[in-house]
Amino acid sequence: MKSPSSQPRDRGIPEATVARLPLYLRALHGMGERGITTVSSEDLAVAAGVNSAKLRKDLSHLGSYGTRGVGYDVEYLVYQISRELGLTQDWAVAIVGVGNLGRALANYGGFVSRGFRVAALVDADPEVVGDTIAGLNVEHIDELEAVIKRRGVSIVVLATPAAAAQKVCDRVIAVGVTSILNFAPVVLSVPESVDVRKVDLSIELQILAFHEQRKAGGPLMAVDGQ
Amino acid sequence: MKSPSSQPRDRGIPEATVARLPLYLRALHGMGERGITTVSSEDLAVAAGVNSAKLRKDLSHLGSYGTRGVGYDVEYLVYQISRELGLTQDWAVAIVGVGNLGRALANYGGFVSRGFRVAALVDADPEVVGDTIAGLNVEHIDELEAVIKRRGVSIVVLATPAAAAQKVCDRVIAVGVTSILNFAPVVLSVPESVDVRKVDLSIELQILAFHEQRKAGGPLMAVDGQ
DNA sequence: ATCCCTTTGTGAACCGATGCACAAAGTCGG
DNA sequence: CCGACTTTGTGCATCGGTTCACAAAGGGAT
Ligand SMILES: NC(=O)c1ccc[n+]([C@@H]2O[C@H](COP(=O)([O-])OP(=O)(O)OC[C@H]3O[C@@H](n4cnc5c(N)ncnc54)[C@H](O)[C@@H]3O)[C@@H](O)[C@H]2O)c1
Ligand SMILES: NC(=O)c1ccc[n+]([C@@H]2O[C@H](COP(=O)([O-])OP(=O)(O)OC[C@H]3O[C@@H](n4cnc5c(N)ncnc54)[C@H](O)[C@@H]3O)[C@@H](O)[C@H]2O)c1
Repeated sequence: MKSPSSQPRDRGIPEATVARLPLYLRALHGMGERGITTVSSEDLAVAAGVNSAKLRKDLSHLGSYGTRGVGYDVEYLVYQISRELGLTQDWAVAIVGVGNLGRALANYGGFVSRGFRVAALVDADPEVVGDTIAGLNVEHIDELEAVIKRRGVSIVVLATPAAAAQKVCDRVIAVGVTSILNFAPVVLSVPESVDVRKVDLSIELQILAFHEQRKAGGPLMAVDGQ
Repeated sequence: MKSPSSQPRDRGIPEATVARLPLYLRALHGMGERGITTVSSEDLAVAAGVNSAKLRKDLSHLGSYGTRGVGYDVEYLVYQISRELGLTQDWAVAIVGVGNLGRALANYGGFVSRGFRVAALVDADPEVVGDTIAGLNVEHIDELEAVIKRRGVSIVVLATPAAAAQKVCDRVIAVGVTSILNFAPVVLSVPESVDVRKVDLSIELQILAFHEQRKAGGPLMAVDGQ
């Protein structure tokens, strides 16, 4: 049953909007630090690099938090967006695969700043297991399930080689994890109920190369006949 | 007779398609290595994690390279996609900011595997400048313009702190770079003609948190009135 | 050569997202 | 208290992208 009248805000926020909320949040934090207390949709849109109509429509999905003729209260909007994104609680993140990338992630401060806490590091290599990285002990992959339960991990970051990713993925899902951030260049197969987001550097570069080639070749490029 | 005019393929490939081509390419490489010579849209779609109608429409933008009743020739399709993406030439990439992340990227093998070559590392920290990382000498940021020209860099990866990103960005654009991959959590301001792609880990986590919260709270969650 | 079977390539309906443009809502100065 | 001004919130047209569904193309068997 829907309860259209009783809820102040729409429960179905478009995916595209969700993806932009963190952007607004970042811009708002910057403004808050610079002492700005109120901001118009136009100014915030510029700071976030989007169109102001889009920004207003995005915010309207959360509720009606602006004041016409004035704009939005920075602090209040930060709170509303944070709450909507679930950043008022903190999330325990496990990083599986503590190689080049996993280490960089573990040492990254920007994580913690927004309600995310690296709660566990897990690796298969006996050389690495037992090391302390970013103040955390690296645990053995055999302990994966135990560690996830013990630390209350709800988001898993996969930074293992591609070949190991699916297996690790299956295991964490089996113990109830439903949110995965995957850096390995493989298509993970997961149940409908699990969210996977992927970051693939190589794909980003290939997209850049495509456009770069267009620019370089441009209208004058001799397109080889075959 | 395939190409009656000299332009066999459509020059306007949808952005969404471009973003998926690398995915197909990866799946095709895997198949090639496993000795598969021919693949149907259905099988390739499964391997790439997309819908087969979408895959066929995507490929149709490059030309008509399939055989009805049979499928696509793996090797030939790899070649066509590679060419379309501009991967038949190799691209010199510079990494600016050789900290946690920059180092991980520099040491990453997956770069080279697809026509990308890390041609330069640049940093501002005197501690780091002069070090050899992944076989490359780290150069000083003062040399940025000279290095980019000398090495023929056409793609720049930004892995500096957020505060330094815009300045570096302006400088590389000034010497003709038009493709940038940005890891710093800032909105870069660039001319129309420059392509910027961003990778923001923190945003990915926030999106996961949003959905995680929904799942956890689910239909039973007591939505607090405020 | 003909028929049957498989699979492509694509027209058309559909869907979500974008951006314009403006009425409604609120502020602020007088 | 009023009227001018600012800025929000949204209806609506539009657009790019997805999906369905099928005619046309080609291969292989007989
Ligand atoms: N480094 C980068 O810049 C980069 C960029 C894009 C993608 N990636 C991808 O990220 C992943 C990690 O890259 P990397 O450069 O850190 O590689 P890496 O080899 O340095 O690290 C991989 C780590 O995973 C561990 N591991 C292997 N099998 C495991 C298992 N079954 N369970 C747990 N841990 C296991 C290894 O011991 C190692 O420590 C790879 O899939 C890579 O393709 C890396
Ligand atoms: N490490 C991660 O996992 C991670 C994840 C997401 C985003 N990021 C972002 O990536 C960027 C780099 O992160 P990091 O963890 O490697 O930081 P880091 O501090 O380890 O490295 C930054 C490097 O940039 C160099 N630098 C500073 N100013 C410079 C300048 N003007 N020109 C050239 N080099 C300069 C520093 O000397 C340092 O070596 C940051 O913006 C960070 O927010 C990092």
